[in-house]
Amino acid sequence: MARPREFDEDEVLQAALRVFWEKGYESTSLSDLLDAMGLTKSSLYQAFGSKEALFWRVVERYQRDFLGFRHAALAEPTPRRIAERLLYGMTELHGGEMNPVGCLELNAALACSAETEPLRQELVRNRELFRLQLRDRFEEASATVPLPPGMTADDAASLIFSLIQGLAVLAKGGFPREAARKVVQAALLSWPEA
Amino acid sequence: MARPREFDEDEVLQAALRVFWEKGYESTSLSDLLDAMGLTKSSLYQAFGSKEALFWRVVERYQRDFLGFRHAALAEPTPRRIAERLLYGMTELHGGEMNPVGCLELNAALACSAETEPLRQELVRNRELFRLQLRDRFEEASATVPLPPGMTADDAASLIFSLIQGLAVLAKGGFPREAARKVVQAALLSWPEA
DNA sequence: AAGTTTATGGACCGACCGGTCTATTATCGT
DNA sequence: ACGATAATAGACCGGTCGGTCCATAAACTT
Repeated sequence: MARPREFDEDEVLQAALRVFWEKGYESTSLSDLLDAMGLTKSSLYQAFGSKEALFWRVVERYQRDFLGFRHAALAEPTPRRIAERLLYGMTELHGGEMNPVGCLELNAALACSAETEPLRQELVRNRELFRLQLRDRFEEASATVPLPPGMTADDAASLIFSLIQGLAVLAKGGFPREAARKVVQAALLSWPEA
Repeated sequence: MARPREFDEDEVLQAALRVFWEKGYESTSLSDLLDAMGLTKSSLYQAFGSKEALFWRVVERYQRDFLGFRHAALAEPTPRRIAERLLYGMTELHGGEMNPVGCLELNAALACSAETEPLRQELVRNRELFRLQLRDRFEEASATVPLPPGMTADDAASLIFSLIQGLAVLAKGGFPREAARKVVQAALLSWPEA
């Protein structure tokens, strides 16, 4: 052991998270990060290795700190309540006064340059994984209260998923939270209540 | 009049459109455009003024050539048919074998760097304008066949709108067209038929 | 054919990109 | 007190960005 860090890893990661959330991956430059984190280039590279490695650390945190509610949502007993909790959770996430607008993963996943392709694909893969989880839960939960008539679990999962992404896009465009809530409510009108 | 253009403006615009569609605004570099359009920098700047000016010309074309179906959709007589035609039109647009995936305007509107803010806001404004048109048409058309019970025209417009954006995001991630069609079908299950 | 006007090729610009490298500084164990 | 070790500051790298400029080339008018 020798000279200790002059910064708190948690703090600087949180700062980096905000920047990536606001600006996406590509549009966030090293100096953006350096300013926000209060580090020099050397320290950043010493501690995190590269911009991309830092980004994945940030994604990890994002999922833990901001997407955690998804697990709670999946644990709900009926399809409607699962969907409700997911969608309302998203509206809270997007419009939060303390948070940047939109969704960090979406922001990054839609940036489309050649060199970030692998990164994009990884994020898409994550998303698809969650969609499959959702489908399976709908399948199970539809034993208690059915899905809207005519809708398979797969359809339902894709639909909810599509709405989640759509709401993130609208949020990024300044769509007010209250309006987003009404969208959720409208979307679930035909979903049987417990 | 003097020396005439050596290129066809329509052709090069179409080439530029494809590039912007694939890569978004920011991620498209001058040399990407130059390669695709077969022009030199001088010709491009002489003819179009700047990258941003060129982009707006491209957006214009995009709306004319690829978003034209929206007007036909709005002319449908019932809410359900309006929504159907809009949503199915989008799935065709996104998955078209000849077209890049996703939506040109969405790709550009989600890029989030400081210097392209004004551009983003303009695209968001366009989107909101269309949402309002849709709302008004739902209002009118609900006199013939009602909206799903409990849904206002504004709710319905926002919901459809949200789905449109969501489908574009999924398409960009490689979501298959057939699956997208099923999402549309599921979304409209509770919408009264003519 | 001369002169005017426009389009083209390509060198050039400063700014910024992500990333590396070296020299220095600070703190540990001994 | 004195290495050993790790973190810092900051110069430096080649490459790319969007954009400008000037000299040349080509087609119009007269």
